[in-house]
Amino acid sequence: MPELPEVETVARTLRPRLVGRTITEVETSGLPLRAPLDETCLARACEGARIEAIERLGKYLLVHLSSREVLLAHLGMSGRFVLASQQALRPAHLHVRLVLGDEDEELRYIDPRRFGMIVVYEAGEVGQAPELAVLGPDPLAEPFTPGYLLGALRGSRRDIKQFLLDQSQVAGLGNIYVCEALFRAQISPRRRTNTIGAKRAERLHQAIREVLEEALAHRGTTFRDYVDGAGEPGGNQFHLDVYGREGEACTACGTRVARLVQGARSTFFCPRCQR
DNA sequence: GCATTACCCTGAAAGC
DNA sequence: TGCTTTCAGGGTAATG
Repeated sequence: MPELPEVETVARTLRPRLVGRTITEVETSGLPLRAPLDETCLARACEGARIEAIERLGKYLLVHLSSREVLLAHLGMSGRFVLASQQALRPAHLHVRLVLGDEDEELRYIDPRRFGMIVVYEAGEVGQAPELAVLGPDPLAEPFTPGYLLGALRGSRRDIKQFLLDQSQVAGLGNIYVCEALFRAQISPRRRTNTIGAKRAERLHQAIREVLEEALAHRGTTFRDYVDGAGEPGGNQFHLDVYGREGEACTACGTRVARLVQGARSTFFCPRCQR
């Protein structure tokens, strides 16, 4: 389940392998992802185009092409980009092949659950793409300050867990890192946002950044599907305090980690440490 | 404005 | 052992 650290790791690992290379051919599975894959549109944007840059915004990857088009990709739950030999056996759930003409390689998009998406935008229009226009600030970027967070919290009355998952408030957090950040900030996932004061907001701000930066240092969290652009799994799953640890001892106080369901997603937390 | 629910999908795990 | 059912989850849309 790729969140900000996983998508950023994919971008960092793909960049040196792809930037400067030319796509010569495109093929799709014909099966729809979250949004239908438009092979004609994809081919027009990609074929003969050089990959100029790879960027991440929230959980989205942007592949900038010399055709002045941009591929906007989301990995959903189980999507991954893999570089492979053109002769390598084609795996199940292979949905897109971008053939790189120079070295017998291709970039593959594989996605068993098909919750991901790849759409094409003109370079000048991608900023206004509906997927990106709604995103809040990136938690690792400058606009995400304690002041911003406090202001946003005061403007809402939702459970803090739900608030942090809302990509229009903060872009890039998912279930794992929200649970981990709330644990680190010692805030209950059910606490209403408007009851969080300046001190706690600052603690939460710091916790979000720490949790994400540590996950990045470990190259992301792999539970099942996630691998980076070099095909390597992450290592952060060995450093989680609460996520997926229901019934195990809290790393801080020894109380059993509890689980509750919010918005049809599991929340893991320490009922003693988090208030 | 916000909560809830359904939907998309597959594979692992649980239940029988 | 083998089959069926349930569950997980990111994002979106419909509904209340």
